[in-house]
Amino acid sequence: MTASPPPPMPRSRRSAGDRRTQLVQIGLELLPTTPIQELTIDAVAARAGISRSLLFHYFATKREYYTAVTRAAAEFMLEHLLPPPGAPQEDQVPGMLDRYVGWVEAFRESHLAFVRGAGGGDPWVAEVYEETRQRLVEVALTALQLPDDAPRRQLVLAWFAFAEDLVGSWADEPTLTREELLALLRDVLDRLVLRGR
Amino acid sequence: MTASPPPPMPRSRRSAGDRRTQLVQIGLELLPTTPIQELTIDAVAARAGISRSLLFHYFATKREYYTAVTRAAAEFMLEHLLPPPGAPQEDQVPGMLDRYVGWVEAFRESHLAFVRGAGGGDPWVAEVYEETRQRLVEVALTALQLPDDAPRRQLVLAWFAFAEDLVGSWADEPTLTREELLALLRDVLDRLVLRGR
DNA sequence: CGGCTTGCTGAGCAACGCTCAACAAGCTAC
DNA sequence: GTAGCTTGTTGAGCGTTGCTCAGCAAGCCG
Repeated sequence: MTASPPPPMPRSRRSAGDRRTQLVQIGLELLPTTPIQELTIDAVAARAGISRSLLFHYFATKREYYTAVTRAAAEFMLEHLLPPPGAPQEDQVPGMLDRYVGWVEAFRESHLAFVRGAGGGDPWVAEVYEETRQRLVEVALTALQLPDDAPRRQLVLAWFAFAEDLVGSWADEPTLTREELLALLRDVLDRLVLRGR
Repeated sequence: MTASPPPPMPRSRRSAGDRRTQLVQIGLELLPTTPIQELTIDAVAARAGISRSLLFHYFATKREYYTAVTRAAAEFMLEHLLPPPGAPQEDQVPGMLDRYVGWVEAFRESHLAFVRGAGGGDPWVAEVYEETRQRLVEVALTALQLPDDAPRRQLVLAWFAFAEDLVGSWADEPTLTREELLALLRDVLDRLVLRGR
């Protein structure tokens, strides 16, 4: 069953950095198919062609490993979403929204795995997820030139939950055109955020 | 550590139904403190004063056990939220919303555990959660006397995500009065749902 | 008392997270 | 070239946990 997929591997020696990134990379590859918590150390090690022990050399605990993987996934997504340096103010939020929808369309399963995994019991993973959301809110509020106070932050965070859910189900069953979806999301955000004005 | 809390128990013999409900009950009690997936069979069995094996007699697998617990939690919440038989049409949605906020205020941790656990990797638990949301949407749409078509359903579901998130963070840090919160939620729902009219 | 159903247990297996002592690949120094 | 150091790497093994199975025993009937 769990036979030897990498048998001809002459078992080379790698630098510490290389191994770490290789292991995280493997985690990212496995993430779409496996709920991150159920990722077994054995499977990852086997796929990397190394012993279980070595993985524990790099990541003291299983949790430490998959939070590293989660963090890498989050970083990857953020890089994709954040507006490019020269983008004009008023295009930043629409741009991010557009790229977000594109992201979900492209990486549907992986993204779901990330979002789902976020809620999934483990506080460390949830924390990474929360950090990501917070950073996105900050960017959005500055782009909209709005003060970053607690009430507005709550609203925008909740709107994120709204957008995440809607885009997710829309990707499954597109009841709107892509443009209608984007317009709807923007509209709801505007109304929410301009409320106290 | 995991010593014997029920030592004077003369280990009585119970009916099948009794045991089942007792075990589910224990699960419900442990749910607020422990992410449901991490609930160990040993702990539950110990708390019930029975052997591991017996638990597997009633629930063939661990998953089967905690989905039963999750389902019980969902049922409990639904009973609390659904409008009483005689409620007038136009009060039903506001009433449910009001009770929902009350629910979160009262059972903050348990509820979070339920919602979080829902996303948490396990498809079976997610399914129970999804069923619950679907039922609530049905009730809401009939109460609002609106047709139950796919687009509207998606919108209301997404609005749920919005409400869940907002009420959750509001309970942590009430930046609005309770009435303002309720009004906001109702207003957003109305605008969303009347969109296509 | 014998026999039946059925709630219940203990021993034990396999998988998995994790530890630890030791090996060996690749480098530098003499 | 070989001695010696660093450090990437491993195998054996322990404790926990999900799960199985053969069999015990509590209550009931004839």
